[in-house]
Amino acid sequence: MDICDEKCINEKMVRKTAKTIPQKEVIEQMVDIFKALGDPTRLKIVLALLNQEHCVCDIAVLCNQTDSAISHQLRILRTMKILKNRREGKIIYYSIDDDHVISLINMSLDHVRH
Amino acid sequence: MDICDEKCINEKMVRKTAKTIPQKEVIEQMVDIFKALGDPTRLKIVLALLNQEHCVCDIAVLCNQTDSAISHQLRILRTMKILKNRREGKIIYYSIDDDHVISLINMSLDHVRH
DNA sequence: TCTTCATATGAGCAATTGTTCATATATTAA
DNA sequence: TTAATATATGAACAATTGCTCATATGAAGA
Repeated sequence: MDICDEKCINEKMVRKTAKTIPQKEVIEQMVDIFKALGDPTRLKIVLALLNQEHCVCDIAVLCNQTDSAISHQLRILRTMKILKNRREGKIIYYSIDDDHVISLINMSLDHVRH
Repeated sequence: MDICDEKCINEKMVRKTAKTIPQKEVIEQMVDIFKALGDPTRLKIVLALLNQEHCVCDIAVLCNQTDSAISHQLRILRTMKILKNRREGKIIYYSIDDDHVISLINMSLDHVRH
C-alpha cells in the first residue's frame, strides 16, 4: 500500500487503518456474497428456500419470474455454493447450502425492522 | 400472489412458503443494504471506517481511488444512512451510522473464513 | 423409438452502474 | 477580495447485469 504524502491529511491514522483492512481476496469474496443477495430475484429465491427445498418451477412461481430467468439465477447461486440441488427424476430440488447466508439474511431483516 | 395451477408442481408447499416471504417493501430494503456492500469500493470504505472516522481525502487514499469517485460513493452510503459525516473547517469526516452494517460485515468475514 | 416435461444455457438487448472529467461549492488564509 | 484547498456534483462513457427468446439437454412415459 503506497500512501501519497502530498494528499494525505492524517498519515498516522491512515497507516493505522490500512493495517486493519482485509486483503484484496477477502474483500472480493465478501463483495461476492453481498452482490449475490443484492438482487431482488436472487434474494427472493434464497428467502423462498429458507425453510424448505423447492423445485425450479415452484421457485419461479414464488418469485413471479420465468423458469429461464430463475434457472440463470440458480446457476449463479449454485456456483457460489449458496445453494445445492438434488435430482428426483425430471425435477430438480434446490436448497440452501450455506448457513452463513441464513444468518446474513436474518440480520438484514433485523436491520429493516430497525 | 396468484399461483398458476397448471405449472405449479407442489401447490401446497408453494402456498406455505409464499406466506413466509417478506413483503415487497421489506425485500427491497434488504436488497438495498446488500447492494450497498456489494461493491468493492463501498465495502472498502465501510471497512476503513469500522474503527474510526476518516476524512474524504484519507478514505480515497485507503481505497486507492480518486476523491471524486469516493465522494460519489460516500453520497450513496450517506443517503442510505449507512454513514454520517461531520464538518471540521474544510475537512469532512465520515463515520459509520449503522451498527447492523457492522454486524453484517463481521458475519460475512466469518463466511469468507469458513 | 418418439413425445412430453423440467431444467439449462447461449446470444442479444435494454437498463443499471461506477468511474472519469470538468466544474461548482464552501471554508480558510493571504 | 482573491487564491488555495477539500469536497460535491452533473454529464458522459464503458462495463456489467438481468431478462427474454430460442434452443439444448436429460429423464419418464407411450
